[in-house]
Amino acid sequence: MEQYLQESIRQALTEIGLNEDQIPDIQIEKPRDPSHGDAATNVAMQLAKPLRSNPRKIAEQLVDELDLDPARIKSTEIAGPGFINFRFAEDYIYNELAQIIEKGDEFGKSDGNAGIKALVEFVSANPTGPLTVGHGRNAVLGDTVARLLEWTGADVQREYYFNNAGRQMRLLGQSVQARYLQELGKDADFPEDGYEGEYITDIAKDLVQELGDSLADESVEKRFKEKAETAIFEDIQQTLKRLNIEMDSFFNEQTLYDNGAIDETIKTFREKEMAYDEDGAVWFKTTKFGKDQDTVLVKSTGEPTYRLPDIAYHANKLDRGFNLCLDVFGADHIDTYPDVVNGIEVLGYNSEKVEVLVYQFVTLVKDGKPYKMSTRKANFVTLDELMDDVGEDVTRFFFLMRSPNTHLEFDVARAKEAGEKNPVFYLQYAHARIQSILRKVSSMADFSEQPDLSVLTHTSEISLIKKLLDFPDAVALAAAHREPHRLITYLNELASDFTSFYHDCRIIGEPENLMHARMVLAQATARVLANGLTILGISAPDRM
RNA sequence: GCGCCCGUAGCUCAACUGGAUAGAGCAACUGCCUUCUAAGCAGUAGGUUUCAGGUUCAAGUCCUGACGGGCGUACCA
Repeated sequence: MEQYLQESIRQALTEIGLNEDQIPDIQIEKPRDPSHGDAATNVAMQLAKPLRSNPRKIAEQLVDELDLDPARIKSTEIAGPGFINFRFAEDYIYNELAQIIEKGDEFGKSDGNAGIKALVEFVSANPTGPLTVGHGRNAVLGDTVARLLEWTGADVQREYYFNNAGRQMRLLGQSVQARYLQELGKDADFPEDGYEGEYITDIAKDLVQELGDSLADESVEKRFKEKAETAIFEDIQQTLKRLNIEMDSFFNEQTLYDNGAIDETIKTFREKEMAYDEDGAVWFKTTKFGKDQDTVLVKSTGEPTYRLPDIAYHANKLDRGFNLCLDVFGADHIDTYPDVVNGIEVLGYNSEKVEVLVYQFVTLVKDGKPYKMSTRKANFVTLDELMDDVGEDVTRFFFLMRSPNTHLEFDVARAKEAGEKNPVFYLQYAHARIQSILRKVSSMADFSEQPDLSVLTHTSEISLIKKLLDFPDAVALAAAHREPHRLITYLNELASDFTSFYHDCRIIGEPENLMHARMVLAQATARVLANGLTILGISAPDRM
């Protein structure tokens, strides 16, 4: 429809005598106020200045020349400062409604991102502890954006990047070792800055159970580290599964050392004179890109900082043929992004394919006060604990309902008591209600014939149908912005429109033709709710 | 100090690429269950969109500055 209007307007403008260069990008928008019609354009106002004319006058000329199919557009009017408002023809609306049933679980899909081969990298937490509420936003956001991309035609791979080497992991191994020795009743110093969580003790206990004291003389923490990594990764995978997230691949940073990518990167940097040695370290000339300081790539100890593998990793992604590499980052990692972009440019890649989705921090509120979480200090709330309390659906919904760009305030107490009042239930309830009606109505008559939808004339019915037809646009918009909360806003409006219909119009007990038409409308609504919830990774129950 | 993000109703937040009268939920108040699920509906009240300028047909949205908050600014990840 949007495309149809754009083309028609373009043609009309040509008739008026404008040439290609003078015609602006024709914007079609849905007016906020329904009395302004179903679609509107501001093109006349945009043209007012270059044509040195009154926008309303331009609009009049344009409308005169406009040749629209009455089967699609019922009326065209000029309003306000020069908006042109269009109203859809009823036949068009009924036809589109029938299409929803026909398309079923495909309805809402579009192809705006067709041809895009996307790698969405998210979670990417190192295996030092269970996933916490802080990781939850990353995980759910990444997975849902991946789903949105899929619904708009992209080919998507979900990847988890991790590093099982380095200081953090060494510390983890030492922590387990200390707990292990303590379990055996031996004297062992717990490392300074070690991981204090109870899960460390659990892992140590497992080791005692399995191997007794055979590791007591083990001088290196390697065994302990490996055991911890395996156990923690199992736990993380389990949590992700519960969250309805399935990774396609796990990428170990170590790969980049083993295949020579790290050395290759440094070599190229040196050749391009973007890296130099000083104080025993290797530096990246980030000042060339406007940063205050150059950045260390390899420490004087010979150990690379995380930026070097980050750059090599992104080059690796692009080598694998992805034309969209979407990274989901918390706000604290935002500074690494420019280095990665600049780094891969140095390596000769097109950095436009790399995109970062930054989300603001989750502020955990406990007892009315902000609560600082730290994996190391073990004062965190795990995702599993959260899901135990409020359920998987609520957990996903909670992380998605706000714009990634704003701080998410997470009041633990409130989330726990969220129960019945939680907004996710509003959507699920609407779906369950419809299913209940459909169960009852299905046996009441023979609905095998095509219904006459034109009996749906009540304002509640018309608004609901129009809202249903917006679904593909809502999905596409959320995908384009990488903002799932836009879809939630839409689904809330849809559920609200359905409930109005539910209260204004009965289905059971009406004459058969009307009952049939309304049944189809209810079916279509359930379909769209279910499809929307599927994108969010949330269940659409038939009963509540 | 410098960089990024944010500031909208009592609270938590929406508002498309700058569009027409800034919207929801929670909390408050008033009604509504002998009819398809009241986890619901209808209504009332609540706003100088932090402040001051600027850009233009049009600014919550863009620009400049101030104030307030978050994050970063490591040879930590």
